[in-house]
Amino acid sequence: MNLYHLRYFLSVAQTGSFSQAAREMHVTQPTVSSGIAELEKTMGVRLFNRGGKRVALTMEGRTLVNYAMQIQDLVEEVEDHLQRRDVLPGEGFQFGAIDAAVTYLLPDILKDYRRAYPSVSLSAQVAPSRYLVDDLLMNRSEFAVISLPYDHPRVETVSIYRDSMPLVVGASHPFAAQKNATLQEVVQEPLILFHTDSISRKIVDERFAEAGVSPSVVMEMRSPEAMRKLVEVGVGISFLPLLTVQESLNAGALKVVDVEGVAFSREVGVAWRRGRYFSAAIRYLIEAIFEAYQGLEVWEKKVGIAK
Amino acid sequence: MNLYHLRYFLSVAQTGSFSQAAREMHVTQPTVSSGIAELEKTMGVRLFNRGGKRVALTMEGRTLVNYAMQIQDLVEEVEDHLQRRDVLPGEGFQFGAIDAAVTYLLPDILKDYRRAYPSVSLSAQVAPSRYLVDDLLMNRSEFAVISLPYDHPRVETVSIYRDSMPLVVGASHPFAAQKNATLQEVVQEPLILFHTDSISRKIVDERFAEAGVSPSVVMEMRSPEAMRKLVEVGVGISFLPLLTVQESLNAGALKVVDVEGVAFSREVGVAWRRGRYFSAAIRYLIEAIFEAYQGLEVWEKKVGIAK
DNA sequence: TATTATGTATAGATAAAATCTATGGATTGC
DNA sequence: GCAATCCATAGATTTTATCTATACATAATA
Repeated sequence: MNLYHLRYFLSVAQTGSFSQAAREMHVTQPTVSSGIAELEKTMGVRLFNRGGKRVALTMEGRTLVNYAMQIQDLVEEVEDHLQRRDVLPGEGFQFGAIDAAVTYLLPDILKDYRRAYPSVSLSAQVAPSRYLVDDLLMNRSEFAVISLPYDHPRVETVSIYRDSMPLVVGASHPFAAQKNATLQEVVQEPLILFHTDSISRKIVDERFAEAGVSPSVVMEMRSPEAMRKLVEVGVGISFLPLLTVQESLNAGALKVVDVEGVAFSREVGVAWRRGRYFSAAIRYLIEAIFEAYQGLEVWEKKVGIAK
Repeated sequence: MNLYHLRYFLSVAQTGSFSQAAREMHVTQPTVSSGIAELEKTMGVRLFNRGGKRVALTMEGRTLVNYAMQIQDLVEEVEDHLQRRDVLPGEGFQFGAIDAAVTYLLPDILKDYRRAYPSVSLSAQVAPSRYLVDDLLMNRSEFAVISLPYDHPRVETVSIYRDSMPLVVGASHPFAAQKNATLQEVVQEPLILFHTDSISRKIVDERFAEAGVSPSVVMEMRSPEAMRKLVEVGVGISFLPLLTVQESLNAGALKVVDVEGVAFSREVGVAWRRGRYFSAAIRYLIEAIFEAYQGLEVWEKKVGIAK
């Protein structure tokens, strides 16, 4: 059963004539004849009674008209939808993001996005970068906002935000008064650091190794929010992204302490599986992120403006 | 857009693999590849993200899955319906019948038919044979129960019933007492005859012409029921089919009068356009008619048992 | 009743497409 | 790294769709 033949069939049913249908469909009359014949053969029934100036539908023909029209409608509808890049209500996609991104970088963007694509359901997977990249590689999420740098042959990244990662201490900690400290002093203190999985931890570890010192790590975790809380109550001190601690600094619950010769920072960026295709609804969100922060030009160069 | 390609597409969507889909569809993997590629080209969107062990649907792909499944369902449903010769609720057909047939020959058959095909809506066109044959030739009705003989190169007929057409008079008519009359006597009387269109009239006219007499026709009409009434009240006398007058005879409102040398009769039969195809639901009704009266063998010989 | 116009069916040639085989490049998992 | 698996592509082949030409049937016309 061929969709063209179905179209011929409907035209014959409507006009009552093979010849006229052929003219309407811009094909020759034998084409229509054989199309109908093929339908009749595969269905095993006669669709028209020939003879006379006009052909007439059989009962089976009338049944087929009923279905053929529905099928045609569906085909037209889906072509229309896809070509206009409409999204079906209920359709959606999944993306990944690290905690700081969903909490501090993305909320406004997501709010705007709901206005642009109200029918798209978004599903954000929040996890450390490493896991988010796994999802990317397995095609389980479309893109991810992760910590950079992240080096993988099949993942491309573009930075959107550079975030300093200062030493923060609770308001009642001795360091809080003195405004700055040396690296030697820091490694004496109980440190709360990101889990060794994490990119931010890697940045810190490398610097310590360079300086030939080894910190006394009292706790390792993956949640910056939890770390912030622990530092506030004085369990330890930590290097935390400014994004995470800004509110606590404003409120006076935490203090930033300069450390000589140390200026940690980590970058946040968008990552995606190399060579992947982005649906319009997804691309819109990604580009909104780049526009709100930075990286649009790099992105466009990497992905190509067209398509 | 090809229905096979849609099937490949759904299989890939389900299995997450071009190769596996190919195995399920019993084609080679490049066939699936090019099928998907063709869909993507005509739709202008990517349907899958490749790379990795499994391919993943894009948003557009998910939209298409939605539609493709509906289309597949419709196709399967209509194939199923047509192959099983089911009739859609509301479907129906039209047939023609002369007055006497719908009134006296068909009621029981139609009642049974409704049991066999409750969802088929029947439309009976009641008119004189001549008009019914026009409908047959124009493919406006599927078959007709008409008066015979009817000679036309494109119409086939099979007799189902032979009906005598005696002279009937009102109970108070002089002939009523004498039980028989001569043709000479008859032509003196005011005659009510069928319209010259009619086959029954033709039968009568031919006999009169043979005998070299010309009747005094006071009224010509197409409705045998009306004629019966007129004869009952004494407006004239008439040759009417026994079917039409049987009840009046039983009630004593009419009397049959034998006419020497005259034994009119007309046959009732089923007529159809030569070479036409009969849907199962229609064929069932026609054969019920033949079974109830006669003609099944002749019909089967003319139409062919198979198909 | 012949004639003309119109309609569908069919045969053979041609064009288009779908599919296959063979193979290359890429990725995953061991 | 190596082997296995996967998708893409090229070229050959087969199948399908379509076209041209024509035969045959029917309906309208003269």
